[in-house]
Amino acid sequence: MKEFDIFKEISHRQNKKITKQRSIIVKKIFSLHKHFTADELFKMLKRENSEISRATIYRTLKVLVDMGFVEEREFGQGKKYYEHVLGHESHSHFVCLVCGKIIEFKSKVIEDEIKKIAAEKNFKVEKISTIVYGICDECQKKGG
Amino acid sequence: MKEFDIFKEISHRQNKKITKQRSIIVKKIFSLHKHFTADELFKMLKRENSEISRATIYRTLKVLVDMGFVEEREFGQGKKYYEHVLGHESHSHFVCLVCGKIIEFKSKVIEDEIKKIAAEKNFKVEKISTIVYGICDECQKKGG
DNA sequence: CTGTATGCAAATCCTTTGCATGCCT
DNA sequence: AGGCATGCAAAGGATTTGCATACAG
Repeated sequence: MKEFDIFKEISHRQNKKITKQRSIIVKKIFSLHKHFTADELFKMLKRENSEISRATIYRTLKVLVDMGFVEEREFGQGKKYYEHVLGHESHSHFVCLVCGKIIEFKSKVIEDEIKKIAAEKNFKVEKISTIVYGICDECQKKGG
Repeated sequence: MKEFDIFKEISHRQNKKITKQRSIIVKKIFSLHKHFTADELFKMLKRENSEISRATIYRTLKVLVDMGFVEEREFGQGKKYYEHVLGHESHSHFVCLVCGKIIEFKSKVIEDEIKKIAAEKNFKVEKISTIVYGICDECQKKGG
């Protein structure tokens, strides 16, 4: 598993230990292709009989964000969502206010425009977060 | 005060009451031209000898968001920021990761691009939030 | 009057932390 | 062995809520 090797590599370089819990968490995260919260991850692992304490989940998530494996986002509900980054291009999100669905999209036009404006202000861009709130196709049809 | 009249107007239409506390909060909010949290608002009012309970601050802020007077945003610190909307054009934000400064900018290019993509997916846009995290000019210079 | 709004304190949700113990390297 | 990692439970911050009381319309 290539992704896990990268994780080991970086762990060594930052002398972080590769524990049983971290391995389980990292593998799980790389297998997920949607956003999740710390608590959702906790429950998923519990269901699979890998109960890892919430404290460890939170601490590991933080470590993984620092390592650059995982990105943290907020969609306005007062909790943090995570998603793994390896092999994922940077992208933006539509968030449906009715059903909560999150739809990804990407746009070079937006990225370039932001970089242009940032350059004018001499702001060094680290991360761009574009979230569009609204109502998805399905919910519009359902909702009448 | 024109803004306050609009507030009264809408309050009546939605049969919400115009209490002493709400009046103080609304006037304060319209006088602010930066983002603030519920707790910051609570403390500002307290300093001005208008101590209003946190519960009321939170409840009123929610009412004002529903009324469309105030927008709620999260910048990734697990708390909500508010800003009044009247007379403010929709805009995006640069957030400095070092000093926490928030710089506003606006771009029709971004707005149009998002509307275009949303239309393709038949997503009904309610609100766009573009946040660019990075390091501001000043902090780059200070930071060496 | 009648229904909202307020204040208080308690409760909730999400996340972090102190501390003793466990386990990679 | 030595230090980072874990688990637990308690603490923390932000926000919400139940309930009795106060007040606007």
